[in-house]
Amino acid sequence: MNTPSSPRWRRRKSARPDEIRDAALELFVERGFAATRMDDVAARAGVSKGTVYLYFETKEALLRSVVEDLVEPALARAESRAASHGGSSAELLRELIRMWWHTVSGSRLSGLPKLMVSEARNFPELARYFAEHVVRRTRALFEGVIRRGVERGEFSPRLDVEAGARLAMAPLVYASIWQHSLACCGDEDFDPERFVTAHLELFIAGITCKEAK
Amino acid sequence: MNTPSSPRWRRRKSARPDEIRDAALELFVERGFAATRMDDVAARAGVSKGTVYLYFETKEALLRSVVEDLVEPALARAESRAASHGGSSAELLRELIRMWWHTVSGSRLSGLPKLMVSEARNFPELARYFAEHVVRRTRALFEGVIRRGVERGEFSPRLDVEAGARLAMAPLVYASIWQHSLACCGDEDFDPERFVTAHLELFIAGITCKEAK
Amino acid sequence: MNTPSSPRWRRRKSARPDEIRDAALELFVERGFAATRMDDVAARAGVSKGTVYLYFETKEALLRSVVEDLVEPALARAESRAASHGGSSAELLRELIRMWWHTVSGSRLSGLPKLMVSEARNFPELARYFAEHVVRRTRALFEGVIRRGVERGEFSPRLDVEAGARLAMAPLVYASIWQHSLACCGDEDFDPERFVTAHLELFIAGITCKEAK
Amino acid sequence: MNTPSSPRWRRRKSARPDEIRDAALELFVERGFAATRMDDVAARAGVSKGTVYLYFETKEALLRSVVEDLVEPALARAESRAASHGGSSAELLRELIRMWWHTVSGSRLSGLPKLMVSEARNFPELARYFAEHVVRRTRALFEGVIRRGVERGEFSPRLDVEAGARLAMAPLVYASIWQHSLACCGDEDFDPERFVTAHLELFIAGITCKEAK
DNA sequence: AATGAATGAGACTTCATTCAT
DNA sequence: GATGAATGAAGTCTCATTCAT
Repeated sequence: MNTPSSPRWRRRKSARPDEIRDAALELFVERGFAATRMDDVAARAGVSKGTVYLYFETKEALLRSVVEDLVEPALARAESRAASHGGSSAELLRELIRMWWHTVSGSRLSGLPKLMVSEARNFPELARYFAEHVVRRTRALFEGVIRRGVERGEFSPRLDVEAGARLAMAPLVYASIWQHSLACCGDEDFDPERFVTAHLELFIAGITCKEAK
Repeated sequence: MNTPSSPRWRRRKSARPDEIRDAALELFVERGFAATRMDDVAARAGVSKGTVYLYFETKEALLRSVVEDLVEPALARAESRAASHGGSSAELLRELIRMWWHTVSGSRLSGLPKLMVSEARNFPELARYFAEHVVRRTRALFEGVIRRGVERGEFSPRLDVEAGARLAMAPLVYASIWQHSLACCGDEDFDPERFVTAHLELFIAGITCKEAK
Repeated sequence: MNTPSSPRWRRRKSARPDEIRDAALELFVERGFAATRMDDVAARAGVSKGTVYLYFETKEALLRSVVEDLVEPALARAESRAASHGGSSAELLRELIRMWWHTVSGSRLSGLPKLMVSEARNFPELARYFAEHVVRRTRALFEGVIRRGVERGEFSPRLDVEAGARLAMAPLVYASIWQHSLACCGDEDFDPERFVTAHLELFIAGITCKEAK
Repeated sequence: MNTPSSPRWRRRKSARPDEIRDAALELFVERGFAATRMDDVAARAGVSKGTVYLYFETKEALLRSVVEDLVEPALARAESRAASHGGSSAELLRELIRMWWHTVSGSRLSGLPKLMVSEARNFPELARYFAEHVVRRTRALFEGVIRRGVERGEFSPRLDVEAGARLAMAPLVYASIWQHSLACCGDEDFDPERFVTAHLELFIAGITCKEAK
């Protein structure tokens, strides 16, 4: 009876939690946690109010699941791809920035930075998780490349590696956040592609430039 | 203003709205608009719940007042100070970045970017106001300096002026936001002074560097 | 009944309702009707939630069935046993009290008094059923013995027969109720055997005592 | 302004919690805790839903307050009155039983035994409180009188003091419970006065009777 | 001007009941 | 017969807002 050949039913069943997570992510990013009603999450996921509670014990548990379960696989993929690159340090850095941007910008994850920034103080445990599992790990990737560049003499020897890694990412994070907030209401001129490209060039110019000061 | 003929209670009376605004700003930044209760605002301002409604019609009106009434005077001051500077374009830019940071970082305003990013989608009118009165005007200051530098041949002629202005500000905005979110919970290593200083040097190196690419 | 021609699954099938009733009785007695969830009944009966509804139309119907279907056979048995006793009225009364206690105390029925007391006001129809089919019939047994004792001069002639019957039973009912409530939480010293025995002796002493007042 | 001479307002304000407690007690006794809705409590107390939560943090806290705050003063009064009696032990016991009955039967407290019996298993902490502060203390009063009677030779020397005290109270407790349950629905013949009087006579006859067995 | 008790709409959550498999 | 995912009415509790004092 319950053969794997009855796919519609089976797939729907196991897909439910994902559909709910996706709906919740969209709404949490758009409105914030407190301003999102569980009814809206249910409606956007196409289920009834009660169904959400079949899969997630509380609204807060739903938030945790949204953050933790979406982030891990994406990050693991990114790290493995990052490890497989060769070339000059500048080239590598360029790749890393482009990869970050293309991985995050169009995907469901693009709203996570805004969400975490908005809710960090209200959910410190979750913020800690995010800081350690996402922020730190991502920064480690950038620090690795920058340190290599400094050690090989490709980048300025006076470069502060940690601050440099943060600075490489800051405009990317800023762009993600901006796209989900003011770029929707008021700053529609913001062109993230152009912004990220300019950052890429300017940042690499800055860290490779030998003449400066 | 503070003539001896205005007794203490009269001064207190007119100070009430400001005290409430300050309390509201702190809480809105920390918890977000929806998660902040009017009771908490009143308690932090040291007044009773009803008093808040003497000065602000609704919770949303309080938010609007927080944003609009705090921003205008600070920005006007900044613009006049910016206009009075001389020196090379790099020097001017350095000044501008430092000024932004020192004006914003320690003041009550430092939380505004986080607040606006979090609430923009829920209050599009307010976001539009903020984008036009704060973001655009501030960026105009940076664009002015950068355009001058390009025109005078001090900065790379291939520099995208608008993107450049955004990039000059992005790490500053990022630092403000970070300080009120993840730097409190999980990313305590973040050192904004060091970060902003590194940005200053790297950014100016990038835009003045003639050899790049 | 248990002919070899009734295969195991057939017996199980007809046993289901009883298993559910037993589970429901336990939980209704322990937690009360409103605080008991159908899920818990199903879980304790070892069936799925839906199965309960195969046999009982609603939660209230399950309650009715628990009370009505458990009580009738037990009571019929008791009446027939009571009728077959001989001896002095005191002896008979002693027997009746002991029988009541031993029939009720260890059995599934021991919780019924607590259940009915708790739910009588919420289910007046059921309470009426219980009062007429259980309380009144049981009391009639006691009244019969006591009236016989008074008529034969074995008991005090001034004895109020109806009140006497109620008083013979009151400590028994009290003990049943207590065992399922406060004797579980707070009054663990309560020793029902000792209590019932003391009642037996004292009550018979009271009604047979000629010297009193 | 807030002189004690504006009594209506002041009295109402401080009377609110008591009015709510009384309403809650009535409903909890009648329907049980789980089947009582906070809206109903509010309606019966003549206030709005939210007002109940001004004075009681949760529904459970309201239950605790109902039990703990109503019981203590009544019990203290009873103990002091009990201490001031003289006369023979039988007379004293008679007084105690009558006092218990008249204190409890007509008052707001008369439903407490039913409430506690019904909810003990769901609120073990509360049950423990009730068992220790009410049941044990009340029984101690009875044990004192009975022990005195045995020691003075007024009561049968073979009397089990603890069981005797419980037996003195059991019909009283039973009558309280019955009045709030089956005496309302099905056993309307129950006449508590007659029942308690019969108990009084029979119990004293039993314990003073020298001839028995 | 200031208070804080009171309100009630609305949010989160539970659970009796249904029904496709 | 049996299951358990799904539903949505209904309950608990919160909080923006009002208003008598």
